[in-house]
Amino acid sequence: MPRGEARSESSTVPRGVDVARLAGVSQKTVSRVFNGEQYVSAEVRRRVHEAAEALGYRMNNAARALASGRTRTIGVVTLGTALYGPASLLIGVERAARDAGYALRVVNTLEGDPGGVAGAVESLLEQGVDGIVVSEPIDEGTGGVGGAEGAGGVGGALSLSTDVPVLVLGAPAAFGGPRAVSAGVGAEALARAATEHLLDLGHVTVHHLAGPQRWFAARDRLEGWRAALAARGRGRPPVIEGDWSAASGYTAGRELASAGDVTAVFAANDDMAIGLIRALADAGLRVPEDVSVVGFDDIPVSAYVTPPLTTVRQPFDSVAHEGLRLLVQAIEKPDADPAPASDPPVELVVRGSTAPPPVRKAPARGRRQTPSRARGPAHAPPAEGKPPASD
Amino acid sequence: MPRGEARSESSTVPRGVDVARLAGVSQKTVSRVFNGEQYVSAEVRRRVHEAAEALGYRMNNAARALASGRTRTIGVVTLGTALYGPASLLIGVERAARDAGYALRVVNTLEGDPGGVAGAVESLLEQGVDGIVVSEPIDEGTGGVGGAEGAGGVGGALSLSTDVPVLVLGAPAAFGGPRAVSAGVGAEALARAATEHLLDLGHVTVHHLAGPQRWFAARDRLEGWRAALAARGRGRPPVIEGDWSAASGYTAGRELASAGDVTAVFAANDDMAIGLIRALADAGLRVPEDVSVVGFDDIPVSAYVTPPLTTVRQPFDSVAHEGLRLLVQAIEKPDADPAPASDPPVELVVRGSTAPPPVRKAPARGRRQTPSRARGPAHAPPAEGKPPASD
DNA sequence: CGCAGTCATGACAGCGCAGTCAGACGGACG
DNA sequence: CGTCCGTCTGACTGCGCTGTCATGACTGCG
Repeated sequence: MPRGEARSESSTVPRGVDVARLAGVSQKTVSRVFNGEQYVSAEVRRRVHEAAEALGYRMNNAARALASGRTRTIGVVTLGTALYGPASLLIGVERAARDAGYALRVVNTLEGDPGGVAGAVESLLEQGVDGIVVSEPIDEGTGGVGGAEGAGGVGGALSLSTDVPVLVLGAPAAFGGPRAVSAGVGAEALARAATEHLLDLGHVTVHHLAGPQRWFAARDRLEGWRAALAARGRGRPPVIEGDWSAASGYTAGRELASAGDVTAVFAANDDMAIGLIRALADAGLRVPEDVSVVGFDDIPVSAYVTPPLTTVRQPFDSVAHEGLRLLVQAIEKPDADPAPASDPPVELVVRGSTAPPPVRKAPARGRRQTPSRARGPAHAPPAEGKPPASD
Repeated sequence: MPRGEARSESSTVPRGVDVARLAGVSQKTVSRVFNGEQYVSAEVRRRVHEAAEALGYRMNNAARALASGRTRTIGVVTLGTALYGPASLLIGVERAARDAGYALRVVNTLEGDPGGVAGAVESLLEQGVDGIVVSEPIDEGTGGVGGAEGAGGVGGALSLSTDVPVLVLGAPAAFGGPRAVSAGVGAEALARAATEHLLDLGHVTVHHLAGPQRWFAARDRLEGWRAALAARGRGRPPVIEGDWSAASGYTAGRELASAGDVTAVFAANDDMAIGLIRALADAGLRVPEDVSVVGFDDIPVSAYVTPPLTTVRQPFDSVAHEGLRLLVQAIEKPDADPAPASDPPVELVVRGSTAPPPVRKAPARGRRQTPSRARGPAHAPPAEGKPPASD
């Protein structure tokens, strides 16, 4: 059927010219009004709005994008998981994007997807986006953590053949290519604070239940833990690697329970911490009397599990907003300096899963440290009586 | 600057005609190849692909959408929360959409947003989408549950002035307008199964900790609970309404603990159940010995909290896929019958938070039921020894 | 009063694709 | 041996908007 025939009926979607005709102006003026350009008289503006309302006019975004070369859309690549962290980041990004006048396209990459992040980016570019957010990417080039070394180079850096700006959330900017910007939750500092909290309580050392080392987020936490131990000259126990799930935390907990000399564990997220605590309990170890556990994320239930979980809170929202600000700046004024995001504050939430180590167990190794720098309440209360405000 | 100037350099994005020239064919043929149309010889197809590869050609989606009138994009309206349910649904929808060859646009509506769902839909229509998914909407017209009546009519039905098909997930199809299709997780049946499980264990009645009644999902669960009690002629205790959060579950738990006669509670989600259990424990009540608790969702940690939570699992993934199948059908063949989705199977996960009621407390009311139909292990072990497979 | 500068509007072209149609070619068929 | 049909390809056009430029109307000022 020839193109013009379809709109013989009156039931067709109205276009700009229809509005223009009704308002008695040119189509271009309608465009001006809807783009909020200056140099349109109040009178004309009113007439156009009225006409548009009467017709139920909505601008055709495809045509707009085609003509202007801008889609006003930001693409997000995220791992397809319901994990609290990534989900929270996505929400923050959506909100920030909308505030900045951008719509969102979302592509999930399941771990082990063909093409992975690069493929997802490619599909976004095809869809047409003005900028790309890569949220909590994993390094697709490497396997697990061997024994100790983990935070290596950027294995699977995207050699993005793209001109659109890229924002990397929770991984080095280099991951997103040479001109990418990044914003991080400061996971390393947070992990460090978590570890120091345990050391401050008097624990000789702290075990680490790491996240999957393909995740940069997991590496950062490992690195923070390692740095905290190194700064105090403490021995570094072998790392156990989980997969973020409570189930893997449980498995790790059985292993740790049988090791015998464990008094403090820093888990790379709350889910694993919860599984870990359960395994310890099943093995007859009490938390925090026998073993202290710190989690990571402060998921909503962590204040209510038994015992209430000491954890660190990630500033997802501010990271998303800050990151998007950078991205939008890169889109709209590519020349200006990125002005890197300031590190968000570290927020350690001390609850009932951490306490000083059991007394009978004296430090075995040579260098006996005086836990002099111990700060905060050395004897953390084992449980919070009141729930925190439900923010 | 006049339009043509910008592409004086060689660094411009290649267009279809560039590929065509290089391959020695017409632009139209390039279009044919990239759309997988028939009637293109293998030889030409190969040449086009080679040329495209050489130039790094990517189709311009805006132009494609403009010319064809289809965007191959589905819009999703979702409440901006990191709640497990909505997040899982979103992931399922993305996956299903991608499999069907559609990209996704996402808009969050925070509760209390100006315009709410209707505004979000409007913005999606402006962005240009071929279909819309409204995921777990809330009824913006009503307040909380008064005393008992909750599952009323569809208050805030979208009077969508749209021709694009709408899929409503977790609410009546009517919510999305006259021609909307819907798919549900079968929450009512699940809630019923949860309640029946408790009755089967011998509890005289079951209290309900409801979700916010503006959520259709919460209403369905309330309705299922109510139906289960009604079917057995049991008394219906007053409903407590929470807000999905563990904190609200904690508050409700304190209230319930002071009531004195509570032996079984069905909570509308796992988070609230966890807060509830903690409050009961703080009040000196043991779960499940004194009070049994059933949750809803089967969030990943629920198998690992203390005690492990008996709960019902929602088939998010199959619902998302099934729903999207309907939506895509409505987009691509609007005439065909919707063939409503079959109700997914009910999956009750019995763990350690439920047990028969304490013996000293004989049923007070007249009709004493024999707990004959009690199925499964009447004395569920308080803990699972093994973690479930980490699926 | 004439001219520059500002404001307000319209004419026109073109963004990069897909739809339509016309045509070229080759084999099957009567 | 002409006709018909199925296969393959290209020319042309238009999707609905925005960028550019031209054009008036009006202002202020020398």
